[in-house]
Amino acid sequence: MRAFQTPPTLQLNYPPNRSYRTRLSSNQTSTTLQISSNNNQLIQSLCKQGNLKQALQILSQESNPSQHTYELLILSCIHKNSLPAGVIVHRHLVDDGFEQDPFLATKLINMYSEFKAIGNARKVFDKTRNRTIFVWNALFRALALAGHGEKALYLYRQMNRIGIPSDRFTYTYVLKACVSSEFSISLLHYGKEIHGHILRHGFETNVHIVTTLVDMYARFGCAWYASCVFDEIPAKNVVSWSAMIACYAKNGRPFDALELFREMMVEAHDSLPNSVTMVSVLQACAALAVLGQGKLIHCYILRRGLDSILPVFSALVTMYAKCGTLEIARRVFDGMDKRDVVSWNSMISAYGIHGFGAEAIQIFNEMIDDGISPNNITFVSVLGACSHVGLVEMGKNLFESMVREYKIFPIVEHYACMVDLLGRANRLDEAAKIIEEMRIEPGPKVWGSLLGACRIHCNVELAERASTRLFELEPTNAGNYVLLADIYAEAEMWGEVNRVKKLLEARGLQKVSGCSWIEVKKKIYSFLSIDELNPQIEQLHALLVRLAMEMKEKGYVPDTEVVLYDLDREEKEQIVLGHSEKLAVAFGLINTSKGETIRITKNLRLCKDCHSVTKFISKFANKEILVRDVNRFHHFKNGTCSCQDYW
DNA sequence: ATAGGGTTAG
Repeated sequence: MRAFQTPPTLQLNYPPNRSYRTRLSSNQTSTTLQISSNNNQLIQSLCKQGNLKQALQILSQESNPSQHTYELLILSCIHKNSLPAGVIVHRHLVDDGFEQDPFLATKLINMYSEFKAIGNARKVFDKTRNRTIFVWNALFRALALAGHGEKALYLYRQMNRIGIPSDRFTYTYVLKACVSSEFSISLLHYGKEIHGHILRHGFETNVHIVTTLVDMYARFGCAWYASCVFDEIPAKNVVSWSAMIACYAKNGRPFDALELFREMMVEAHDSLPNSVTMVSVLQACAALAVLGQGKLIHCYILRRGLDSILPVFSALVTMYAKCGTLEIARRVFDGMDKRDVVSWNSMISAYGIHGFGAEAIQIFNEMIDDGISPNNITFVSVLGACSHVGLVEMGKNLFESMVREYKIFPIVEHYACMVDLLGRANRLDEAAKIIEEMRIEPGPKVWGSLLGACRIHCNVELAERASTRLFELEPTNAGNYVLLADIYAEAEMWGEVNRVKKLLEARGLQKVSGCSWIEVKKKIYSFLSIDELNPQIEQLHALLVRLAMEMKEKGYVPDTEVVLYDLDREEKEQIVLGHSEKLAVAFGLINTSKGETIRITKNLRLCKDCHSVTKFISKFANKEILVRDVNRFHHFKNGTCSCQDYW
């Protein structure tokens, strides 16, 4: 009769009510225990086999599941992705008196977090009186994952006030909470405060925590803070390196990303780059459009056998597309034996930026036929593709199909695409109407698209409306002021031009100057508009002046409307001829071999004059010239451009 | 006694 000698601790696992009831119903305690332990084992093994349904059946019969059994049941619900099953298990667990068990509370919070049922997770937390640090951490994690960063931080403060000490996991979760606010308020301030806590409690040597810290600063765009933290990490591992490289790649510093990658290869002997590292490195190559570098990185990826990893594959497609080699991008895409929604999205936007709208839509349809459900990025890509070639009706149909067929509700980005699509096609009234009828707050991207379209079609009135909103929403974005000034300049409203320029100055902002670059023999040469430091500048100027003269004979009239100064024609022509892109083209003419395509990348939108000059040169010099501007590619060949002057 | 964490493509 060993059953009678059950130790008291074990008794705790059998909640008093339930076991009392079972004991009353059967006079033989030993058999009851026997049955319940069998049921425990049965439920446990059913869970392990993945037979949740039957496990739930046994659960609803007379049984006394143990804590461990409940744990397996919860894990099984997560595995089966079944919230209803989870609720059933939760109810049984409460009936069995486990409601105050902090271990199971942690598991339940994790489960509800997995199901995005954050309200339920919160209820579990509120009901649990004995909150171990695990319970707190589970809720921090759940809130951070659900985008309720501010709630997590509020609770974190409460926890501090009560005097419960954080552990190493707490810090990682609350740091994540700082960057997971669904509102657009910045929680950077709290992040810095937590950084302080970490230092004060001596956690600055924990590589997990400080890597999260690097990532937090990265997501706030504070690359400098991130690098300060990164430099102090005593034992950096792959993840720390990757986080810092990703930081540069994502914050407009692709050059630093590549440089840090090089440093990692040289210095970090014990941490080899992994697929995650390589994705960021590929992004950096894509941002710089350095095909030669990109190919070298591709070789390294092949050597390391990282090429079968889906994210790497998709990043390769994007890299080749953004480096101007759509054919290679397509070849990589065709070589994939498995594709997910991101791979398809990569290929769709690859066609889009190269101005192949019909092909982008075809890939979209193939994706649907392949049984992959599109997501909101898919629609950003495919609508963008429509926009680049003026497929207005197609774009409108796709936009309407989003909700109707795919249950994807448009977000700001989609509205921005639509405004762009209609605006470019000179249907500005329709574009404005879209904004009026939006069910969410328009935001800077949407107004920015409208302003951009006003720039193309020189609509002063609408531009003033859009820019008024933009100056409120993002007062420090110099680009908006410049666009408005451009529009006034084109309308020859010089007084207004000066007013906007003064506004820009008064706010201490500066126009982003145009910059173009070209990769020749694995080196990058970059050009600014006024570039006296360039050793070849005189040669380039001479070449451009000669070309301009010849072009004028064939009917070229310089288009000087981008010049924001009220100068005489000749001076304006002089300025336009010095645009960075023309310098890069001239450099390309001198420094590339005969049949080689000139590939140029530019940080801004191509100006009209550069566009027509490049068209001319492509014919005159019998050269293919590929120019990537901020939005898309222009493929100049034999006097025409692939954008068909629609950009 | 026990549980959990950081970097990832468009």
